[in-house]
Amino acid sequence: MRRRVTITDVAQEAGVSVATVSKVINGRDGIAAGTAAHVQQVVERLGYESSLVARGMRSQRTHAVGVLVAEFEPFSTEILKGAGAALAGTDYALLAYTGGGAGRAGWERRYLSRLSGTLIDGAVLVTPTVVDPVAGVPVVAVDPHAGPGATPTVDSDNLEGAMLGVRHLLGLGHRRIGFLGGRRDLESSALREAGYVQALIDAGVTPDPALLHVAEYRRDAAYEATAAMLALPDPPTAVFAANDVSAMGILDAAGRLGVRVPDDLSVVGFDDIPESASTTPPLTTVRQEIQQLGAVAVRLLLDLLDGSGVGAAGDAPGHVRLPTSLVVRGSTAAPRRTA
Amino acid sequence: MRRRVTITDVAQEAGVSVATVSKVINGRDGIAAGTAAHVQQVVERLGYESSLVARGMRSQRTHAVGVLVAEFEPFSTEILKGAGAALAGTDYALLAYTGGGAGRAGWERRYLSRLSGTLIDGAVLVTPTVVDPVAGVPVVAVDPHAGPGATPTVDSDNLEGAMLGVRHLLGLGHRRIGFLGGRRDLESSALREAGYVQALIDAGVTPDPALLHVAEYRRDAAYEATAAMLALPDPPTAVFAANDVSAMGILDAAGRLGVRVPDDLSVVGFDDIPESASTTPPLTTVRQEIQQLGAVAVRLLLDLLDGSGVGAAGDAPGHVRLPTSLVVRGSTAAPRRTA
DNA sequence: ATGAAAGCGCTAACAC
DNA sequence: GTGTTAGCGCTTTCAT
Repeated sequence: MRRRVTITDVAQEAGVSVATVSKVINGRDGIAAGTAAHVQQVVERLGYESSLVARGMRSQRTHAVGVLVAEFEPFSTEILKGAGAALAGTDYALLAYTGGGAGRAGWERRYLSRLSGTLIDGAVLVTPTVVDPVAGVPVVAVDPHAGPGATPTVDSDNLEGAMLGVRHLLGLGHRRIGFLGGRRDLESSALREAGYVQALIDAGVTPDPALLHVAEYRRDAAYEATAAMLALPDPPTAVFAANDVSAMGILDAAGRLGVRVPDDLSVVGFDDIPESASTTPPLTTVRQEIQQLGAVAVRLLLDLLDGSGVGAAGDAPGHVRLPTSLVVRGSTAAPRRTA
Repeated sequence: MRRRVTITDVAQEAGVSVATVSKVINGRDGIAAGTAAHVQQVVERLGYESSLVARGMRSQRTHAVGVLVAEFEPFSTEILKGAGAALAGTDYALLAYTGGGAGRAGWERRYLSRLSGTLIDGAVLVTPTVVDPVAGVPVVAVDPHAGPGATPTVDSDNLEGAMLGVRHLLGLGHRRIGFLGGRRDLESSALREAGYVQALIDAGVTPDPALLHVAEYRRDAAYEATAAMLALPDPPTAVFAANDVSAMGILDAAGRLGVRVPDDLSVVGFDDIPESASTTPPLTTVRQEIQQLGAVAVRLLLDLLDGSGVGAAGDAPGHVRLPTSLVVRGSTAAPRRTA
């Protein structure tokens, strides 16, 4: 395993100074055509490519943007696909990063501090818990923390989406509808809960606090919460989950408890991650355009980086909200007559 | 947008030298308890986190591993999920990287040169076209280029998998079965083709060169190839695609041409990416444990990095092959009597 | 116990 | 047209 070849190796091999090699690589002028050609040739032969790190350290631009995530799960990887697509054709590289302790709050600030300035020119933060502007580089947040912020933001119409999902259940005839909330710190979760409550009230149904649980967007937590709800004297005939992953937890619990979906229990999720089509039964869900979310976030970021950031499509701090839609699959049906 | 806070800022604020701050951060001893506490406090207050880049430049270890991909598509993002899961619990960070010109061959060497040594301690290369050992850091390849190599490798049993898929079609009664090959440079593609041919021969069917196309694992290329095959005087009643993405291209073409799947044409894919369950009709496919591929690759890499690399589970250059399985969904059926 | 200084690979001023 | 020098943020001897 040979050592990485450095600019010094190239310089020595070519019999010129390091500076000259640097100039050739970066296409600076003031180099004799012959020298340039020769150096170029040595570069090829040695397979040299300049270190992103050393380069970023010296110049201020690295020409790389980061997507910072707490974890690589279905939502963040969809974002990645969209971000990648939006970056294709530009000469920016894409760096997705997740460090160890994403459990602790404030991961996004620590990650940003580790990478910004020297590695990436800007970042997309996926479901950050904190969005403070002390970034050092331009930042765009996807599905961010609740509360105001100077940071440009991209999200879906969570309120309307939730209402779509719950109205679907109401339309099927359900009246006892449970809700599995997401991460308390995220605005999306709060809005989905608000949409759930609103849709019920609009339909003349009084929300029952006993049917409202928090599952943190996690499958195992959803499993537990579902078990608790189903043990109620008057259990729900349907549950609306704040995301697909927790909806899968509901399916797990129902399967274990011998509760048939959708016969005994209807389930609606949120997100429409690719995995949702292959659950048993396939999940009815509220679709977010997740890849679009990622693509838009990258475009906003690119605006911030290159185009002055002014006068582009929209002058405001940049806040884009994408529409949602209902995808009906096999996990919902009319409730059985309780007789 | 404030500047990133550096170690110098902390040192100044705390009234000590940079060296002292560095020692405190890295838990080196030889620091008065009081000083350490004070510095620690300033670190917290300023939200300082040392730059991955500067740190990696000086010390040789960065405690980050890279997953280098040509593009963020369904296969590579599944690898990422598996890699992330395998890394959870360790104190390694995960860096997924894709630069611009992945079109040109040799992207993996260039990416490696950009990142190795200073940013990542080791790398997982996803479907690399070239695997030469001139890396500078330990490398593990997933689904690599054909040919021998000193590099440890992880892949699926592509030969057996292909035979599984084709035998399924044969069992349904198909005899004219087309094949859409993948990237010529990948071993997986060659083996899937070999499995296709072998299964046909085993069943006494002579492979027809007119039914053998290359689609590069790409959806648009698959579309074209399918159109060509279906225009044949004696078109196939079934097509086996070397991956799911090209199988989707077949579905596209069939839809456009008014050919019904599976009534007029059966389709089998390879991979079982999450997206395959939600095509119309849902795709019958040969499942690879893609996340496992990623997880195993990371474990191999970690062995190389930490545990001497000797005596671990298997001393050989490290070559792991995972089993495949058939997932039957809606895109396959018995051929209609041509009568 | 603490600080000064060198150096990781590279680029940008500035000299020659 | 090319080389010398300084310095990006950090860790690590080596003095003090």
